[in-house]
Amino acid sequence: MKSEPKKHSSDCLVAYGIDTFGDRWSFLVLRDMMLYGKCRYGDFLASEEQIATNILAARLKHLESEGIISKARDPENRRSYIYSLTEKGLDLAPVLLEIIRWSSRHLKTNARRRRLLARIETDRDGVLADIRTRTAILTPP
Amino acid sequence: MKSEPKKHSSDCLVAYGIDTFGDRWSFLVLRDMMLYGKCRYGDFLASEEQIATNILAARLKHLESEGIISKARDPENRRSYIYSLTEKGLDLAPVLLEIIRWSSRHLKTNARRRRLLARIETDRDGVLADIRTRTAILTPP
DNA sequence: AAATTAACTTGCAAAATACAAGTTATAATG
DNA sequence: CATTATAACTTGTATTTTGCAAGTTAATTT
Repeated sequence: MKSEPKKHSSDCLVAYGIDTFGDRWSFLVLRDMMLYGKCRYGDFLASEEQIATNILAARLKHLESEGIISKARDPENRRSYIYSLTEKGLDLAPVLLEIIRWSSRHLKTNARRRRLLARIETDRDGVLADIRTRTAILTPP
Repeated sequence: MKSEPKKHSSDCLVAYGIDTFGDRWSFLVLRDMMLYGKCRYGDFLASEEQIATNILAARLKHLESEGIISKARDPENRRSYIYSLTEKGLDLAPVLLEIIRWSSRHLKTNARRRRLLARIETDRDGVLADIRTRTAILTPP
């Protein structure tokens, strides 16, 4: 079920991005898809940030209406759906990586974070390729 | 007046970024500073997205408490203040540029947008340098 | 001295979010 | 094959956040 894309508040490229993918919960869903390879409603619900089910449903609908994700029946389980990133959604990977680089530099480090940052710095193209092929880059926490 | 940084909701680098600078209004203020060289309360209020004055005050306080911007009296006009990006805030420039690149690819183009994108693609380091030296990259719309 | 400007604060209505419970369609189990 | 369980939601309502209008304070300008 794909609703109308919302009208945007200004003519600015930055505002367009923010209106499209930039709210907290939308972006955490995208993180789940890109970093952890998640693709199911229940997987998103299970993330540590504890999104409410009605909000998750609304965000998935919004992202779909903006053409960032798409929804398809799971051929192996007809009560499940598989969400995946469209080209437009995959193109957001560089934004995600820059956010991770920024946070890495400004948040106290730990081994897991150091490994992720090291991989982004030394093998950025490999990371981007993994996102495109839906290969999980991290195991969920 | 610098309040306490808020506690963050999860251990994730992406969530840290989003909690720190990722809400709609905060990021638009950062855009105003980085792209247009704005530095005054009244300039932020005048942006085309029409932020409410109480929300702007709250966001500036938040960004300051997170160490992304700093506030100083204007030596030339004692009823005014000058907000500026800290190192931590300047480090967000790559995130901004990736958002602009993404939007450029997915929003119908116009001359102004083409020029901005072209500059980012051919002179990224120059753009980043301009942001660090508080040189406006665009004139406000 | 009076009017104006810059940067806010306050009060309240409207909208968005969070929480709990309920619904529907499929699939697995005894 | 009837019952229970699972996956993906929807609905109702309390709480929180946002948006709008008006007011305050301190420093200029006229």
